[in-house]
Amino acid sequence: MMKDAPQYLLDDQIGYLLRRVSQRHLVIFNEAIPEVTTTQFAVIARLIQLGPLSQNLLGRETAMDAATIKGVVDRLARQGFVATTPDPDDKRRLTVKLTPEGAALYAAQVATALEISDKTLAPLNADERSVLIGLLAKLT
Amino acid sequence: MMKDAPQYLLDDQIGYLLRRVSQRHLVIFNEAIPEVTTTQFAVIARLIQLGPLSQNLLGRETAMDAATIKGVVDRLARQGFVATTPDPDDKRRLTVKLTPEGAALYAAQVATALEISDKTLAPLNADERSVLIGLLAKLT
DNA sequence: CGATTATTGTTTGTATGCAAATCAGTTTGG
DNA sequence: CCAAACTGATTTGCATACAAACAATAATCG
Repeated sequence: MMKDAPQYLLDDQIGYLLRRVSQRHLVIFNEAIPEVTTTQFAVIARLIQLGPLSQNLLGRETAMDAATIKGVVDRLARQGFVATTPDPDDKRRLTVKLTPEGAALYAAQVATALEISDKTLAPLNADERSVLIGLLAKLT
Repeated sequence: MMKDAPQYLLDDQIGYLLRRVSQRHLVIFNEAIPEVTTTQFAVIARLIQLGPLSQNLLGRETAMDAATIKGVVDRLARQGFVATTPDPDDKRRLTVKLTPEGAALYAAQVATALEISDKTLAPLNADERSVLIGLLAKLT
């Protein structure tokens, strides 16, 4: 007996849904905070939270590989939001820290960042939002 | 009276969670189906579902803008999975269709694609999976 | 009909994101 | 101690992803 052809509905696949929801979130973010990107803001938020970090560690703390975090840090440095200094204790390391401008951007935009998350989740009620965040956290 | 500083926990933000879950999904996909990427497979799946489409329409049906779908179609064509032909009825249009090789790839890998979705959702039970898919669908 | 508008496809520029290779510097185990 | 293993940073190459500008064609409407 033949097996039935497996049902593959693109619109129900987790990967496709993740891509589409991410796209919508990026649009909302870019409209609200055009100065930096989502990944750049994530880096700034981590530096606020953890203080200066080596570039590689900063990448691990923001889920970016070494090549990606380098590009993000370079662009943030070019905009003046972070500065890098060589680590005297370990000559391989590059310490990344926020500049006053970077800290000011965070202070000015953190409330907006929360509104962005809120707007992204707008189609859901409070219970649904908690459930979604909890389920996504289990998948990381 | 001052407002409290707003709580911004990067790890609880929908955008950051979406990025991290997407990353994990991409790793699972690339290990299971190295021949094509997630977006390339989405294009193939849509062409199986809908038949030949103009390049722009194909982009809309797979949530890619005109510049992105062009690159994806070019790479799929280079690998021999799709072919493009000018539309005689509308000289602006480029019709994209699957080649036999593209259809064969889909047939050979569609079961694997379902296993990829399954593996991505592995930390969740059946009820949680349905809930997550339903909530994400509301956010697209 | 003909000017305006809209659509399709292309190109360029910028920004992730990962793999792989390389180099410099650090740590570790025999 | 010192060779081997590891870590940090960089570079290159490839693949999305979007914005903006453009050319060619099609559709619409006065």
